[in-house]
Amino acid sequence: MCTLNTEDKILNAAIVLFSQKGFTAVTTKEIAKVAGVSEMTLFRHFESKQNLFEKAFDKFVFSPKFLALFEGLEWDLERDLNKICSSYQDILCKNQKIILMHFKNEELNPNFDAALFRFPNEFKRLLDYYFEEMRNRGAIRENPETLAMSFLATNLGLFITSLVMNKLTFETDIQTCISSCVKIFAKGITG
Amino acid sequence: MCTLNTEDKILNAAIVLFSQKGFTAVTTKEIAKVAGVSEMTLFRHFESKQNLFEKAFDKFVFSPKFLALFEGLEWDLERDLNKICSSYQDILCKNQKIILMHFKNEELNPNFDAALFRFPNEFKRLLDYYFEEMRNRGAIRENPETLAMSFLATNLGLFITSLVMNKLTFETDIQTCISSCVKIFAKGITG
DNA sequence: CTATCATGTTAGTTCCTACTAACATAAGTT
DNA sequence: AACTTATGTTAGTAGGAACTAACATGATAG
Repeated sequence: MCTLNTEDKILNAAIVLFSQKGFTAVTTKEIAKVAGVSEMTLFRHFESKQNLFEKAFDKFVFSPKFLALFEGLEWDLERDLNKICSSYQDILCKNQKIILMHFKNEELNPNFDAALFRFPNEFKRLLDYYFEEMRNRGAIRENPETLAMSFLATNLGLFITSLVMNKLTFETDIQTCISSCVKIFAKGITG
Repeated sequence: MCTLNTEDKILNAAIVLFSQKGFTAVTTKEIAKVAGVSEMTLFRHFESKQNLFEKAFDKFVFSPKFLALFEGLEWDLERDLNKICSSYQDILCKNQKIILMHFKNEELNPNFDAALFRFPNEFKRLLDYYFEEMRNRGAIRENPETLAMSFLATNLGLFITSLVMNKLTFETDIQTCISSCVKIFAKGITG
């Protein structure tokens, strides 16, 4: 049933555990156990815990094509923002583990910061462009950069909310929340 | 210059380090050094690292009076939401360290979950009430609970944004972003 | 002055963790 | 059959971290 090769099994186990507990709190023995291999095999393949961490990071770090998010737009605020937001949520969600892993190991690997913060930065710049264009078209009047940042913040909020959803006693599901937020946002900036 | 008593010095150092690195990654020696005391003194006062962690949590956990946020409302959407949002941001900001500390030690202390998740839950319930009342007054039409959740998500997003602000290459400051978000939200749900 | 108290210092114990060496095994290849 | 390759097992080392015991010191209170 499990046809993964050894390295993948280890990398998968590593990313799961690192994202749950952070680098220091996870032991190589634990990773090996979850991966279903012996600890020795882990070291044979990855030499050190640090190296395993980096390999796991490299393997799972996302390289989304942000530009693709901004193709096929209809220049209808709510529709466009809905599409953009859903795609961004999807990217964040797919990379949940690596984001959490990074967050729990902050000062451990400052060199990874750049890799991860490239994305909100890039996303923001494309949003800038979108809102700028929308203002040129007369759909909105506010400062495009402020709008871009507000929309980014909203997106991060939705992501965090979906992460902690199970800890909260809410009835509304996240999808409803996402469309609600986008709808409100689109309506709120129109005119 | 530093008139803090020993226990406070240690607790302060502990919360800072735990929030930066998480429980496991911090050593008692490190805490003692930052506190400016000997490691022995730390153990004399707190007996164990675990106990120190719990004492730090207890000392710094916030007990905001959420009801106070909802007093003196003017039943003007933008004004009220601005006030509510600012206060909530303030609470989150003041308790940044303990939130981060908790986040980085997730499965280490599930018993603390309840303590921390009480707040978004409570905040959400009061928002429910506010939007319900606003609907009764005819100011809004949407489902109050969905609105409450959307507004909570927006608030969390603003908080996260302010946390990672220094890692992002944005020009807009967080205050502008907050008022922009609230303004958009208020306008977006009116009618 | 003396007793007390909080703190520092030093040395040490115990345990855990990253990591290694050496040998065993089992499957596949030639 | 002999060899290779990937893995497991067992035992072990080295270092670090939590935590302790015993003694030293310096300030304060009576």
